[in-house]
Amino acid sequence: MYKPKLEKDIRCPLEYGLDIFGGKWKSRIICVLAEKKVLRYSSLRKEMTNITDAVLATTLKELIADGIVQRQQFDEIPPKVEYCLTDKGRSVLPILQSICRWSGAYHRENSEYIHSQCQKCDYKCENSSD
Amino acid sequence: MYKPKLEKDIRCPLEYGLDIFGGKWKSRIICVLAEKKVLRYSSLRKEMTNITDAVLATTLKELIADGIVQRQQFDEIPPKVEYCLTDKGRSVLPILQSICRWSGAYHRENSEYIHSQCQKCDYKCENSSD
DNA sequence: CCAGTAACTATGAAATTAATGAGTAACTCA
DNA sequence: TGAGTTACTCATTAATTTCATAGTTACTGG
Repeated sequence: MYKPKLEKDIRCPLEYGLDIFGGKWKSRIICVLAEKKVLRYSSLRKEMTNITDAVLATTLKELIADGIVQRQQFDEIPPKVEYCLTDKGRSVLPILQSICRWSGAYHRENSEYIHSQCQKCDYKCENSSD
Repeated sequence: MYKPKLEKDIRCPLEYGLDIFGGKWKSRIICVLAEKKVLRYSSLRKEMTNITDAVLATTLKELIADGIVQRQQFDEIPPKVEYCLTDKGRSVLPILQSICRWSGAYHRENSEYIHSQCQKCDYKCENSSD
Protein backbone atom coordinates (compact mmCIF):
# COMPACT_ATOMS: atom_id res chain seq x y z
CA MET A 1 0.00 0.00 0.00
CA TYR A 2 1.22 3.46 -0.79
CA LYS A 3 1.98 5.65 2.19
CA PRO A 4 2.29 9.36 1.56
CA LYS A 5 4.98 11.17 3.48
CA LEU A 6 3.12 13.30 5.94
CA GLU A 7 6.28 15.02 6.99
CA LYS A 8 6.41 16.74 3.63
CA ASP A 9 3.46 18.89 4.55
CA ILE A 10 5.26 20.62 7.36
CA ARG A 11 8.35 21.40 5.34
CA CYS A 12 9.15 24.76 3.89
CA PRO A 13 8.12 25.71 0.35
CA LEU A 14 11.57 25.18 -1.06
CA GLU A 15 11.77 21.64 0.22
CA TYR A 16 8.20 21.00 -0.81
CA GLY A 17 8.96 22.09 -4.35
CA LEU A 18 12.23 20.23 -4.63
CA ASP A 19 10.54 17.13 -3.34
CA ILE A 20 7.94 17.35 -6.09
CA PHE A 21 10.21 17.61 -9.08
CA GLY A 22 13.58 16.64 -7.65
CA GLY A 23 14.85 13.10 -7.61
CA LYS A 24 16.00 10.94 -10.43
CA TRP A 25 12.78 10.40 -12.39
CA LYS A 26 10.19 13.01 -11.50
CA SER A 27 11.39 15.85 -13.68
CA ARG A 28 11.86 13.43 -16.54
CA ILE A 29 8.31 12.15 -16.28
CA ILE A 30 6.97 15.69 -16.11
CA CYS A 31 8.91 16.68 -19.22
CA VAL A 32 7.86 13.63 -21.21
CA LEU A 33 4.23 14.21 -20.32
CA ALA A 34 4.60 17.87 -21.22
CA GLU A 35 5.80 16.88 -24.64
CA LYS A 36 3.47 13.97 -25.40
CA LYS A 37 0.42 15.36 -23.60
CA VAL A 38 -1.19 11.97 -22.90
CA LEU A 39 0.48 8.61 -22.44
CA ARG A 40 -0.55 5.15 -21.36
CA TYR A 41 1.49 3.43 -18.72
CA SER A 42 3.32 1.21 -21.18
CA SER A 43 4.14 4.08 -23.54
CA LEU A 44 5.43 6.14 -20.67
CA ARG A 45 7.72 3.32 -19.65
CA LYS A 46 9.06 3.07 -23.18
CA GLU A 47 9.80 6.79 -23.23
CA MET A 48 11.71 6.55 -19.96
CA THR A 49 14.55 4.32 -20.96
CA ASN A 50 15.85 2.14 -18.12
CA ILE A 51 13.13 2.83 -15.61
CA THR A 52 11.66 -0.23 -13.93
CA ASP A 53 8.01 -0.88 -13.23
CA ALA A 54 8.49 -0.64 -9.51
CA VAL A 55 10.04 2.80 -9.72
CA LEU A 56 7.72 4.12 -12.41
CA ALA A 57 4.59 3.00 -10.57
CA THR A 58 5.60 4.47 -7.23
CA THR A 59 6.89 7.67 -8.79
CA LEU A 60 3.61 8.10 -10.64
CA LYS A 61 1.73 7.60 -7.39
CA GLU A 62 3.74 10.33 -5.77
CA LEU A 63 3.16 12.71 -8.66
CA ILE A 64 -0.55 11.93 -8.56
CA ALA A 65 -0.68 12.41 -4.78
CA ASP A 66 1.05 15.76 -5.24
CA GLY A 67 -1.49 16.81 -7.85
CA ILE A 68 1.05 17.00 -10.68
CA VAL A 69 -0.19 14.10 -12.79
CA GLN A 70 -3.72 12.98 -13.55
CA ARG A 71 -4.60 9.32 -13.97
CA GLN A 72 -7.58 8.26 -16.02
CA GLN A 73 -8.60 4.65 -15.98
CA PHE A 74 -10.75 3.00 -18.67
CA ASP A 75 -12.44 -0.22 -17.66
CA GLU A 76 -11.40 -2.33 -20.58
CA ILE A 77 -9.60 -5.59 -21.09
CA PRO A 78 -6.66 -5.40 -21.45
CA PRO A 79 -6.52 -2.53 -19.00
CA LYS A 80 -6.03 1.00 -20.22
CA VAL A 81 -4.83 3.87 -18.08
CA GLU A 82 -3.84 7.26 -19.34
CA TYR A 83 -1.60 9.80 -17.67
CA CYS A 84 -1.31 13.51 -18.31
CA LEU A 85 -0.21 16.64 -16.48
CA THR A 86 -2.65 18.64 -14.39
CA ASP A 87 -2.73 22.44 -14.43
CA LYS A 88 -0.51 22.35 -11.38
CA GLY A 89 1.81 20.01 -13.23
CA ARG A 90 2.03 22.31 -16.22
CA SER A 91 2.74 25.21 -13.88
CA VAL A 92 6.09 23.70 -12.91
CA LEU A 93 7.35 23.77 -16.49
CA PRO A 94 8.54 27.39 -16.33
CA ILE A 95 10.61 26.50 -13.30
CA LEU A 96 12.17 23.53 -15.04
CA GLN A 97 12.90 25.73 -18.02
CA SER A 98 14.55 28.34 -15.85
CA ILE A 99 16.74 25.63 -14.34
CA CYS A 100 17.67 24.52 -17.85
CA ARG A 101 18.50 28.02 -18.91
CA TRP A 102 20.57 28.61 -15.82
CA SER A 103 22.48 25.35 -16.27
CA GLY A 104 22.94 26.02 -19.93
CA ALA A 105 24.67 29.27 -19.17
CA TYR A 106 27.26 27.59 -16.98
CA HIS A 107 27.32 24.09 -18.31
CA ARG A 108 26.94 24.37 -22.04
CA GLU A 109 30.38 25.48 -23.05
CA ASN A 110 32.41 22.68 -21.63
CA SER A 111 30.62 19.45 -22.32
CA GLU A 112 28.20 17.39 -24.29
CA TYR A 113 25.07 17.15 -22.24
CA ILE A 114 22.42 15.83 -24.55
CA HIS A 115 22.55 12.08 -24.54
CA SER A 116 20.07 9.77 -26.10
CA GLN A 117 18.40 8.75 -22.88
CA CYS A 118 17.41 12.24 -21.91
CA GLN A 119 14.34 13.26 -23.83
CA LYS A 120 13.63 16.15 -21.57
CA CYS A 121 16.64 18.06 -22.79
CA ASP A 122 15.49 18.00 -26.34
CA TYR A 123 12.15 19.26 -25.21
CA LYS A 124 13.12 21.73 -22.55
CA CYS A 125 16.08 23.39 -24.04
CA GLU A 126 14.75 23.91 -27.50
CA ASN A 127 11.59 25.45 -26.14
CA SER A 128 13.34 27.91 -23.90
CA SER A 129 14.73 30.13 -26.58
CA ASP A 130 14.11 33.64 -25.38
CA MET B 1 40.11 12.55 -0.86
CA TYR B 2 37.19 14.16 -2.57
CA LYS B 3 36.26 12.71 -5.93
CA PRO B 4 34.01 14.81 -8.14
CA LYS B 5 31.34 12.99 -10.04
CA LEU B 6 32.44 13.07 -13.63
CA GLU B 7 29.18 11.59 -14.77
CA LYS B 8 27.44 14.82 -13.88
CA ASP B 9 29.14 16.61 -16.73
CA ILE B 10 27.46 14.52 -19.37
CA ARG B 11 24.02 14.93 -17.93
CA CYS B 12 21.41 17.28 -19.25
CA PRO B 13 21.04 20.81 -17.88
CA LEU B 14 18.02 19.96 -15.81
CA GLU B 15 19.79 17.17 -14.00
CA TYR B 16 22.91 19.28 -13.67
CA GLY B 17 20.92 22.05 -12.03
CA LEU B 18 18.91 19.82 -9.75
CA ASP B 19 22.11 18.14 -8.67
CA ILE B 20 23.59 21.46 -7.65
CA PHE B 21 20.83 22.68 -5.37
CA GLY B 22 18.80 19.54 -4.78
CA GLY B 23 19.48 17.18 -1.92
CA LYS B 24 18.83 17.68 1.72
CA TRP B 25 21.32 20.38 2.61
CA LYS B 26 22.51 22.23 -0.47
CA SER B 27 19.65 24.66 -0.89
CA ARG B 28 19.70 25.38 2.81
CA ILE B 29 23.39 26.22 2.78
CA ILE B 30 22.91 28.46 -0.24
CA CYS B 31 20.07 30.32 1.46
CA VAL B 32 21.91 30.80 4.71
CA LEU B 33 24.95 32.13 2.90
CA ALA B 34 22.72 34.41 0.85
CA GLU B 35 21.34 35.87 4.02
CA LYS B 36 24.51 36.10 6.12
CA LYS B 37 26.88 36.89 3.25
CA VAL B 38 30.00 35.48 4.94
CA LEU B 39 30.24 32.72 7.51
CA ARG B 40 32.98 30.73 9.15
CA TYR B 41 32.69 26.99 9.22
CA SER B 42 31.58 26.86 12.82
CA SER B 43 28.98 29.60 12.40
CA LEU B 44 27.60 27.89 9.34
CA ARG B 45 27.22 24.69 11.29
CA LYS B 46 25.37 26.52 14.03
CA GLU B 47 22.97 28.03 11.48
CA MET B 48 22.23 24.62 10.02
CA THR B 49 20.62 22.93 12.95
CA ASN B 50 21.21 19.19 13.04
CA ILE B 51 23.80 18.95 10.32
CA THR B 52 26.88 16.93 11.20
CA ASP B 53 30.46 17.81 10.39
CA ALA B 54 30.82 14.96 7.95
CA VAL B 55 27.85 16.05 5.90
CA LEU B 56 28.56 19.76 6.10
CA ALA B 57 32.18 19.33 5.06
CA THR B 58 31.43 17.12 2.05
CA THR B 59 28.46 19.22 0.98
CA LEU B 60 30.60 22.34 1.09
CA LYS B 61 33.22 20.59 -1.04
CA GLU B 62 30.61 19.79 -3.62
CA LEU B 63 29.30 23.34 -3.67
CA ILE B 64 32.85 24.64 -4.02
CA ALA B 65 33.60 22.18 -6.81
CA ASP B 66 30.45 23.32 -8.58
CA GLY B 67 31.52 26.94 -8.27
CA ILE B 68 28.62 27.92 -6.01
CA VAL B 69 30.53 28.64 -2.83
CA GLN B 70 33.87 30.30 -2.31
CA ARG B 71 36.24 29.26 0.44
CA GLN B 72 38.79 31.63 1.86
CA GLN B 73 41.38 30.36 4.25
CA PHE B 74 43.32 32.52 6.69
CA ASP B 75 46.50 31.05 8.06
CA GLU B 76 45.86 31.68 11.71
CA ILE B 77 45.74 29.66 14.85
CA PRO B 78 43.10 28.59 15.64
CA PRO B 79 42.23 28.10 11.98
CA LYS B 80 39.87 30.46 10.24
CA VAL B 81 38.01 29.72 7.03
CA GLU B 82 35.29 31.84 5.55
CA TYR B 83 32.59 30.79 3.14
CA CYS B 84 30.46 32.92 0.87
CA LEU B 85 28.49 32.58 -2.35
CA THR B 86 30.13 33.17 -5.70
CA ASP B 87 28.41 35.10 -8.49
CA LYS B 88 27.27 31.78 -9.87
CA GLY B 89 25.94 30.89 -6.44
CA ARG B 90 23.99 34.12 -6.17
CA SER B 91 22.57 33.49 -9.63
CA VAL B 92 20.65 30.46 -8.38
CA LEU B 93 18.72 32.54 -5.85
CA PRO B 94 16.05 33.65 -8.34
CA ILE B 95 15.40 30.01 -9.15
CA LEU B 96 15.06 29.10 -5.49
CA GLN B 97 12.73 32.04 -5.05
CA SER B 98 10.59 30.95 -7.97
CA ILE B 99 10.33 27.49 -6.44
CA CYS B 100 9.26 29.08 -3.15
CA ARG B 101 6.67 31.21 -4.87
CA TRP B 102 5.31 28.24 -6.80
CA SER B 103 5.13 26.10 -3.69
CA GLY B 104 3.57 28.88 -1.70
CA ALA B 105 0.74 29.13 -4.19
CA TYR B 106 -0.16 25.47 -3.78
CA HIS B 107 1.11 24.68 -0.36
CA ARG B 108 0.43 27.70 1.74
CA GLU B 109 -3.26 27.36 2.34
CA ASN B 110 -3.38 23.95 3.93
CA SER B 111 -0.52 23.69 6.37
CA GLU B 112 2.07 25.21 8.58
CA TYR B 113 5.31 25.06 6.72
CA ILE B 114 7.64 27.36 8.54
CA HIS B 115 9.33 25.50 11.32
CA SER B 116 12.16 26.70 13.44
CA GLN B 117 14.82 24.64 11.77
CA CYS B 118 14.27 26.12 8.36
CA GLN B 119 16.01 29.43 8.12
CA LYS B 120 15.81 29.53 4.40
CA CYS B 121 12.07 29.95 4.44
CA ASP B 122 12.24 33.07 6.49
CA TYR B 123 14.74 34.46 4.07
CA LYS B 124 13.38 33.20 0.80
CA CYS B 125 9.71 33.71 1.21
CA GLU B 126 9.76 37.13 2.72
CA ASN B 127 12.00 38.39 -0.04
CA SER B 128 9.84 37.07 -2.85
CA SER B 129 6.93 39.39 -2.41
CA ASP B 130 5.99 40.43 -5.93
C1' DC C 1 -4.58 -24.26 -24.95
C1' DC C 2 -0.73 -21.60 -24.68
C1' DA C 3 1.78 -17.23 -25.44
C1' DG C 4 1.10 -12.44 -25.22
C1' DT C 5 -0.69 -7.96 -23.41
C1' DA C 6 -1.68 -4.15 -19.92
C1' DA C 7 -0.92 -2.19 -15.63
C1' DC C 8 0.50 -2.95 -12.14
C1' DT C 9 2.39 -5.31 -6.97
C1' DA C 10 5.74 -7.70 -4.04
C1' DT C 11 10.21 -8.85 -2.57
C1' DG C 12 14.91 -8.60 -1.79
C1' DA C 13 19.39 -6.82 -3.22
C1' DA C 14 22.33 -3.07 -4.41
C1' DA C 15 23.62 1.63 -4.47
C1' DT C 16 23.49 6.05 -2.79
C1' DT C 17 23.01 9.43 0.88
C1' DA C 18 23.06 10.88 5.56
C1' DA C 19 24.18 10.32 10.46
C1' DT C 20 27.20 9.01 14.51
C1' DG C 21 31.09 9.36 17.09
C1' DA C 22 35.78 9.73 17.49
C1' DG C 23 40.23 11.77 16.33
C1' DT C 24 43.76 15.57 14.75
C1' DA C 25 47.17 19.94 14.89
C1' DA C 26 48.50 23.96 16.92
C1' DC C 27 47.74 26.90 19.41
C1' DT C 28 45.42 30.13 23.85
C1' DC C 29 43.60 30.93 28.28
C1' DA C 30 43.15 29.70 33.23
C1' DT D 1 49.26 21.23 33.04
C1' DG D 2 44.99 20.64 31.10
C1' DA D 3 40.81 22.00 28.98
C1' DG D 4 38.94 24.66 25.06
C1' DT D 5 38.92 26.28 20.21
C1' DT D 6 38.80 25.65 14.95
C1' DA D 7 38.13 23.21 10.80
C1' DC D 8 38.10 19.59 9.54
C1' DT D 9 38.91 13.78 8.41
C1' DC D 10 37.93 8.90 9.03
C1' DA D 11 35.38 4.68 9.82
C1' DT D 12 31.19 2.72 10.61
C1' DT D 13 26.21 2.34 10.77
C1' DA D 14 21.65 3.60 9.47
C1' DA D 15 18.32 5.25 6.36
C1' DT D 16 16.69 6.12 2.00
C1' DT D 17 16.40 5.40 -2.91
C1' DT D 18 16.76 2.65 -6.84
C1' DC D 19 17.19 -1.80 -9.36
C1' DA D 20 16.11 -6.52 -10.80
C1' DT D 21 13.12 -10.13 -11.05
C1' DA D 22 8.98 -12.47 -10.65
C1' DG D 23 4.07 -12.72 -10.15
C1' DT D 24 -1.04 -11.25 -10.85
C1' DT D 25 -5.79 -10.70 -13.42
C1' DA D 26 -8.54 -11.15 -17.23
C1' DC D 27 -8.67 -11.36 -21.26
C1' DT D 28 -7.36 -12.08 -27.04
C1' DG D 29 -5.25 -14.10 -31.11
C1' DG D 30 -3.24 -18.23 -33.26
